Amino acid sequence: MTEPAPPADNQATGGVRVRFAPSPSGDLHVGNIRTALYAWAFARHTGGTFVLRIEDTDHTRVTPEYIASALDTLRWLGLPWDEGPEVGGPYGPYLQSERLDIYAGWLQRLLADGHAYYCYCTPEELAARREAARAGGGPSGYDRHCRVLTAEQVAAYQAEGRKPVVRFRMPEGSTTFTDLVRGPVTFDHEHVPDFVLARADGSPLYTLAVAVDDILMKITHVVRGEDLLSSTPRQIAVYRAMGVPEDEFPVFAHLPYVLGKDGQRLSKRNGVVSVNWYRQEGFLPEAIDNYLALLGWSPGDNREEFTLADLAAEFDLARVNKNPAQFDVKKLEAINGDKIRALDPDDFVARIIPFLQRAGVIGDPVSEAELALVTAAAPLIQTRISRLTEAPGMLGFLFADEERFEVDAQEAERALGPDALPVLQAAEAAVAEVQPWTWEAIQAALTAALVEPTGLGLKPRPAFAPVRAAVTGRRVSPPLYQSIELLGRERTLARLARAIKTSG
RNA sequence: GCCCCCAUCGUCUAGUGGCCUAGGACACCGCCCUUUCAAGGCGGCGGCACGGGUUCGAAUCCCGUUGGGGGCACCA
Repeated sequence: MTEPAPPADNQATGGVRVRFAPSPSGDLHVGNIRTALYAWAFARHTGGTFVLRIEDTDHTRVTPEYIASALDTLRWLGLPWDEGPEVGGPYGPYLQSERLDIYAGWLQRLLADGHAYYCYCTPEELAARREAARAGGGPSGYDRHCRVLTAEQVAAYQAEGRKPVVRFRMPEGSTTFTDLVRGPVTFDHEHVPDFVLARADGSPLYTLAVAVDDILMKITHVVRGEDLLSSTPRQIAVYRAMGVPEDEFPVFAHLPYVLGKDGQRLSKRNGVVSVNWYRQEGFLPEAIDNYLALLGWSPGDNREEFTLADLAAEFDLARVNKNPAQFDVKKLEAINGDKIRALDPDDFVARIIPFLQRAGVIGDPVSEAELALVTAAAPLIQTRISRLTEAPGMLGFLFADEERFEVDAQEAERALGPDALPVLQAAEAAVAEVQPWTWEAIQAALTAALVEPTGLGLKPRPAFAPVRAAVTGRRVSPPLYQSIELLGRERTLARLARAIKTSG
């Protein structure tokens, strides 16, 4: 006989709403991104909504450039948001700096209801008393000095010109909540201080804004870093003070830390934190997504290859590991190599072009001839590189004109000494004659001239090392015969002739 | 100092009381393939932090110890 009410919004229909709420005070780092990835995957998996909110209440640290960079990074990684900056949504605005009037309203209400109060203590006084409390062995949070002030005391502080902050009046008792990755967690309020909600200038702090926004934006799941675990009872206390029914509280999932190489928190010293750095260094977004997905989560079997679509299908917060994980660039690189090899040939070409341009190997825009050569040469290196930044080094010799072409000095010494002279001369003769100009024919001609007993009768290694050095300028190169085919007879002969001159 | 969280190979992990002689991946080592380097194939090295319980039986449950991490801001 129950008449279902028309759904008012997602939450009323039981829809999941997960938010990623970075405070971009720099480039997004790998820890942030993993949080974003898990939040995104959880939203997709549950058919919910992925909300992006920018926590920029501290305008001294969060700049517009960093915000723009964060949005760009998220999109590059393939993690688009359903609601948030630039795309809008029913609960905007999604930049906290544009929601100041909302926080001011709630601040007044909390003050009026007695859930918050003005505190006139100066930072110096606070620090001194905190020291004393800590030395005495007690909790070192705020000592509630201003909880109860007489009108005279207030007048006296104001006469001194003190500007008060607003503190939350933390109730007695304790808070227990069930964390989706950790299970039940309890905090005694004795260890939850009367935290500051707003600065002396009236601007809101995270503690206020995060609670207000998660409620107003009807967030059902808060996925965030472990560093915020102990601030959870504060958020819950604010929900209660706001008069929010318990069943409308979001549930929390605190992700363990991503640590650096030395097991310490990731920092510039023990690893590279910025995702943009990995982007510059030739890592594929799909590799970063795949690697980060595995850093703290697994599907429960031995599979390690994941696309974002796989993740959306299978990701489950309950399977997230509780213990912190060390970031391992080596494994990222291995996955990156796998992803590079898995690319369609055309896609691979498209991905290496910007790196070739940046290195000056090809022009910007790319000429038709360059594009044709890149397209022909790309398959030769697709299994040979694990970062896109390696492409210029591998292919550069094909594009260098004969004046600019140089043989690596070390390699010249190693492979182009006097011993190389007969080899190079034999190779030159073979290349000059070979017909047709295909790599198979080139292989046959060079083998006949250098390796077979009718030729120089060398072992393959000593036979081809000087030729490779002369033609590609390097010790490590794409396959030699194909390289020669792509280079063309004329340029190959020019390089051999040049090597003959210098090795004499 | 007080509070909270965590603990399987070097690293990421599987494991939810018997399927564990602890499985996979990266890294490392060896072999095969081979014109270099990769890729690929095969093999190897290597771990339940420690001590007590509970149980017929513990990597798995409980307690303690040790170790690591976090919080105790007018940062988030």
